[in-house]
Amino acid sequence: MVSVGDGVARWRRVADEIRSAITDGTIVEMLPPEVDLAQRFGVNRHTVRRAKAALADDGLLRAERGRGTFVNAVPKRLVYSVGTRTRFSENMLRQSLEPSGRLIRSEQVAADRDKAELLKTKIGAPLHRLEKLSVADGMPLSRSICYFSVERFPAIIESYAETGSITQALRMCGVHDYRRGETRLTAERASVRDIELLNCAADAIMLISSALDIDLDGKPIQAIRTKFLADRMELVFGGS
Amino acid sequence: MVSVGDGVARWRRVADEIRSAITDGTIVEMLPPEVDLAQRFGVNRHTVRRAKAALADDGLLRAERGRGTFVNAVPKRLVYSVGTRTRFSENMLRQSLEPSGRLIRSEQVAADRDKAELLKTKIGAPLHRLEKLSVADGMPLSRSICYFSVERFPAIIESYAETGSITQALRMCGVHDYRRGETRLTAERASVRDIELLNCAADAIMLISSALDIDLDGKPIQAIRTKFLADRMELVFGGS
DNA sequence: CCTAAATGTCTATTTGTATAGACAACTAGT
DNA sequence: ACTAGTTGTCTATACAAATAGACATTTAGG
Repeated sequence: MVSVGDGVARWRRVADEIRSAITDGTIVEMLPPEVDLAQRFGVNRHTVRRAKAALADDGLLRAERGRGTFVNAVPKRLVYSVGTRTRFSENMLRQSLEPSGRLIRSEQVAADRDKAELLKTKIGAPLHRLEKLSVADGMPLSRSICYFSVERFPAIIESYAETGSITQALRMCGVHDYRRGETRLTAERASVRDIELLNCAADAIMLISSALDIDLDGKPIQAIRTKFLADRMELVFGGS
Repeated sequence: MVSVGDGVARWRRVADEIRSAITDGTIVEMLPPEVDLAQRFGVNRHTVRRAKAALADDGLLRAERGRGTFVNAVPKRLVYSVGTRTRFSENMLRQSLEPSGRLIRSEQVAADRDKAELLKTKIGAPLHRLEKLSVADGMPLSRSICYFSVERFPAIIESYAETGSITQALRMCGVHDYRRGETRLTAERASVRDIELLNCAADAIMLISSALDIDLDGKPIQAIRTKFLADRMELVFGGS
C-alpha cells in the first residue's frame, strides 16, 4: 500500500498551473495577488510563493514589492511541421533559427521483432543505431534514435559524420528523396538521461514521436524515435 | 533563489523510469533485484521499494519474497488514428471498445482573436463552447473543448444532447461530411481539473491536440482542443 | 542441510514540503 | 499623512521523503 503522497510537490503543481495559464493566455500581464492564488489553489500562501519563486527563476515572472507580480515573457513554442516531407533543418530555418545536430553515439545492434517488421529486415539483422541531439539557436530541442539497415546503408554513419545531416547522408547513399510514412505520438516524463542531454527542468515532459521514413517506392529507409521537449515544441500535422 | 528540491520525489522518478522500461520492452518479464536498481538509479534501496510499491499498486508488478519481482501486465496504449476523417467512435469500435461521451458543460462565449481567425467569424461573435469527456469501455480517455459558430450552428447543443455524437449532431445541422484540417500537438502535466474529470494519477501527462475541422468546401466547422491521457493513448498520423 | 539471494520489516536520522501566524517594507490612491 | 493592498521575511510545527543499517523471511540450488 502506497502512503498518501503522490510524489509531486504541491508547489510544483501550482507552478505548472500558473505556467500554462500564462502560455494559453488566461493570465495576460499581471498575476493575481498571492492570497487569491492561495485560495484558488487551496494551498497556503507560502506554497504559492514557492511556486512563483520557481517560475521567477525561469525568468517567467517578475515580482515587485508593493505593486504586484508581472509576466516577464510569454514563452512561445517552436513549431515543427510534420508533413510527408519532414526535415529538421527546413523546419528551423523557416522560423529563422540556426539548426544544428550533434551525434551522441552510434553503434550496431541486432533487429528485434518490431524493428525488423518496420524496416522489412530479418529478425537479428544488423542495424545502425544513431543517437542524435537536435539544437536550434543553441537550445536543445529534441533527442532522436534512428535505425538503418546496415545491409542497405553500409556507410551511412560515415556520411552523417561528414555532413552532419541525415538528408545529405542519405543522398550520398543514393536516396535522393524520401517521405514520412506513419507517425505515432505519445508523451512521457523526461528520463534522467533526457534531462542531462537536453539540459532541461527535472520535471520536463517529452513528446515522443515514433515514425518510419520510406523512399518513393514505399521501401523503408529509417525508423526514428524522437523525444521532443514538449514545453519548447509544438508539432503540426496536415493543413498546410 | 529556489532551494534545492525540484518538486518531484525521487521515488516517483524511479517509478516512471521503471514503467517506461516495461512499456518499451527493456524490462521483459522480471525486474532486477532491488539493490541493483538502487545502484543503477543512484538511490537508496528503500526509495526503489517505494517506487515498486507505487507500480505494484497500479497492478503493474508482482513481488514475491525470496524469488524476485515479476511484470504483471504490459500496459498497451489505445491507438487513435488521426486522418482526414477522424471520428472518435470509429476509432474505438475498430479496437472493439465501447465508446461513449459525456457532456460536462455547454455555454455561449464570445470569440477571441484566435478563435475568430480559426472559425472565420468576427471577434466577439457568439460561439457555442462544448466541454466533453470521452470514455471507452468505462475508462475515461480524453477531455475536449470544442467551439462552433452560433450563427452557423444554432441548434448544435440540442442535437448533441439528443444523439450524444457530434458527427450525428452535425448531420442534423446539414453537415453530412467533414474532414480534419490542421492538428497541432503538444503535451502538459494534467491540471487538477483534468485529474478529477479523468480520474487519473496525480502526475499524469496530457497529450494536447488543437485542431480544426472543415467541411468539404474548406469552410470551418469546429475548433477542438482535446487533452488525451498520454499513458492510455497513442495518436497515429498518416501511413494508413 | 546449508547457503546465497531475494523481498519484507523495523528503527533512526536528516532534509524537504506544507501549514500557520505575525509583521516588515513598499506602492498607489485618497 | 494615512490607508488598503501587495510582496518579503521570520519563527514554529507537523508530516513526507530519502538515507542508513540491521535483521527476519522466503526461495532456489548445491
